[in-house]
Amino acid sequence: MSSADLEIDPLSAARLLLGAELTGRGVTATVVEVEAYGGPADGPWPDAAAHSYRGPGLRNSVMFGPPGRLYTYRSHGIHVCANVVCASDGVAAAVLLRAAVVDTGLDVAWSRRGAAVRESGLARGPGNLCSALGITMDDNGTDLFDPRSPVRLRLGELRVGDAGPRVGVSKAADRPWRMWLPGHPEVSAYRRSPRAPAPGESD
DNA sequence: AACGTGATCTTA
DNA sequence: AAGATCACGTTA
Repeated sequence: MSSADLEIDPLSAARLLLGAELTGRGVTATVVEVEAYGGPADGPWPDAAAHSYRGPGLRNSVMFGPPGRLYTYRSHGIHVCANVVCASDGVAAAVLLRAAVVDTGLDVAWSRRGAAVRESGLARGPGNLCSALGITMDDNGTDLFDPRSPVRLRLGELRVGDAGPRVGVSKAADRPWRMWLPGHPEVSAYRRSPRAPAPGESD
């Protein structure tokens, strides 16, 4: 398994990432919740909710690059969130990592997240996931399959999880591009964006 | 339902 | 230059 296995569409990549093992600075975790994101209107997967929708810019350029890289962005001024870039070089698509089960390095994860959080909450939510694994904006663009990289990914079997709408997006709010492995308390509850149009009125 | 928080983007 | 937006998380 290598970055070539991610040269696929974002929905397939999302399924491939369910159950994958993510390692970040002393913590390894199993990915249990992801969201697929596409690209501009004239690309293969038009997606108004994607950062890449309006073409490459300073923030999102990694999304347009080769697969197997990490795309990080800062959200709401506070949190760092992480995506795995998929599709061919030059085509924008990525999968947001929303939740994971911490397998090893629990003490490290707890020291980063604070002793008060429950074990199932260590990497619950995209911001918390990055916090638990020590992922920062400096990791933007890093090669997840380079053994020297501080953040690495090991792909497993293709898993088909449950699917539903993405959390918190105001565009394409009904599109069922969030996927998760059922039965894990790490998976976030669904929250529709208050700015999204009523269900059924969005593409 | 509200809000803290700041980078990024759109609009002018 | 100004204003809106936001792939969040916590508290209520």
